[in-house]
Amino acid sequence: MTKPVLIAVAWPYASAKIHVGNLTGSYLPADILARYHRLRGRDVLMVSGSDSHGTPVTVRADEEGVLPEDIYKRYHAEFIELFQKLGLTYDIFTSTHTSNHTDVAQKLFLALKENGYLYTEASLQWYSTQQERFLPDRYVEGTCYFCGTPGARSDQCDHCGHLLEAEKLIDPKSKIDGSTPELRETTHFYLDLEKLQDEVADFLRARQDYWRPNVIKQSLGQIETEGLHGRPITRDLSWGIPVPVEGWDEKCMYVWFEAVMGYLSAAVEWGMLHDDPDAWRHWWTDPESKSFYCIGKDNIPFHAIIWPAELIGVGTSFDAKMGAEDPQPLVLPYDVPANEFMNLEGRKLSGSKNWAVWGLDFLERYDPDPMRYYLTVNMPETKDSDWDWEEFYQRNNNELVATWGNLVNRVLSFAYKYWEGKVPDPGELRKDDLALLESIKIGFDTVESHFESVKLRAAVQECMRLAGEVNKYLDTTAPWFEVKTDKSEAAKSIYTAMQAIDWLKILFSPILPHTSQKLHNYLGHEQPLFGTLITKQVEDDLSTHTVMLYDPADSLTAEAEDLWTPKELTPGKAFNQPTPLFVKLDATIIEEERARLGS
RNA sequence: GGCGAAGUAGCUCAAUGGUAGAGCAGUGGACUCAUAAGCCAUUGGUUGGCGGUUCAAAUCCGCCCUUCGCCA
Repeated sequence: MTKPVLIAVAWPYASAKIHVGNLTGSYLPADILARYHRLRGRDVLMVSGSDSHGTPVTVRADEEGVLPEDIYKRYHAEFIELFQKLGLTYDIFTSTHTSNHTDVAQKLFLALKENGYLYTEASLQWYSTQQERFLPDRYVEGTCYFCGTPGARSDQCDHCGHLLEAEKLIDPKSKIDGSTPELRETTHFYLDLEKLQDEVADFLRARQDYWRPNVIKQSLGQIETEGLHGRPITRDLSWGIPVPVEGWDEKCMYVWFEAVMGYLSAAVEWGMLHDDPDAWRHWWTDPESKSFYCIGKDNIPFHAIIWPAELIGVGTSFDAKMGAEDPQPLVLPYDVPANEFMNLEGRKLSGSKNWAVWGLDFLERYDPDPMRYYLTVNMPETKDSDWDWEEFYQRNNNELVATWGNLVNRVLSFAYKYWEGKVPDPGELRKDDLALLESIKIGFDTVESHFESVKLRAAVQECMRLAGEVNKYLDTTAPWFEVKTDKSEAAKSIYTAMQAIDWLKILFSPILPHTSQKLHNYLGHEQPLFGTLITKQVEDDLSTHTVMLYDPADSLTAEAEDLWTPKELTPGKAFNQPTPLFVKLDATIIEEERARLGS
């Protein structure tokens, strides 16, 4: 049995399109990690789905006069289209609006309740007498009691940035019909974080040596300086997971409390869809299982404090409710490599102002790998980064095209021309040949350590540096000169370069899977590196939902073999005439793309 | 307001107390297999500011400025 690796990816809110900031923040790094671990022959399960509940979805539904379910399904379908085109290998991308997720979330809720980590408390909330319902904070606007600006939401004033106490808002009005709401008392469940705080702190201390500073300081640091306080986990809403307690059927679980449970429920659903209902335990109860949570920095407290607290509080009770004879506790996060944010042309991304590069729109005009490359080399791992169209253009042309793509093209086309489409037989390799191959072999170890510690930017830079080494090597040996004087010498140079390229293909493949596959085919390998993404309609008691699944099919990574190893290229092996891996861009795209922004 | 992260060459980033480096851009050169790509050489820095600790500070400490996130 190989090692289980769970890649848990942030759940996109099904109420807005996905832009490059979302992609580089969590979805892309997750896929790169997943593909790397697949190459290592590990049992990878990459899970996520659409966060279909919560007020952003209902707000949009109310605006458009449609059902929340319609909103979620529209965006859910778009997400899947984007992920297929960009090649994000989710083993399952599902939704929180399923019977399965409802069941898992309710079991977790009840487990926490039975274990004594939930309590109830009354508070005041805005109530609409017109609509006979409580209004979420985002539904109420009024005048800010700090700066006097009208149009402030009841939880926050966008003008002065203060968070507001709802009951102090001046002249509150419902956003739905303009009526004046009144304050009414309501009772909610709270997660007792004070009771869980010591165990959460122990969990964090065990990981503080390798977690990113922002993540550990914001979680462990907060516990040590301020401590944790109970947080409400239910709301007066009808769109969500019903609270599984008698007399509470009017209320739902708070979306931040429930959505993180999707990492578990999606694994359960994956097992059911693969006729192996116990499969989830491989990733969730095996102490050897390593779980990586790929999220943006806005989500750090939920993943580094609250979700671990939920998992600790649940103990063995969830596994027991799932029918285990010898129930086990659930596996806590191994790493939470949260990314910072990406800006655009020096300004904050803003969907409503169209200050964004949208994923699907980008792929109308460009290939997926240039986007994956630019977002990786510019990934906001330690601080906010910036998408700049000129830099995208430069890096595409100078690095992807000139350094890597051109290397492949110059070597393969030369080899094809002089050795009739067969890998040349080098005989005994020279000192320089062996030295180059040795440096790429070392590259396997270096890039491995970067991937293992989730330093993706360092990984891609090292790959590109190694491609540069091969270019230097070619300039030294000059096979175009050797071939005129002694073809057997040229055969050594070209074989060595082809061997290096075949290895670099593997190193690049988690980041540039489409072009690595293309190169893989050029080099005459039949079996694909990775599997494919398929969709499936699933019907349950709640409704019908689309899931996207990763199908390893007959790919190399389907076999539990470690492919992260320099495998010998067979002399005499047939290969194909290459075409350029990457498209060289014209400088006019810079201004064209900038002109699209902000309208 | 509290907490956290970040601020280093024109741009993107390295450098965890020991001579501030790399890539790109710029400049000069030789080559031609290749998408005029690749290779060699080279210009460029008061490490956001002020103060402190130290034989030695980008790095440790204090205060301040700017940007982003979380929380009240």
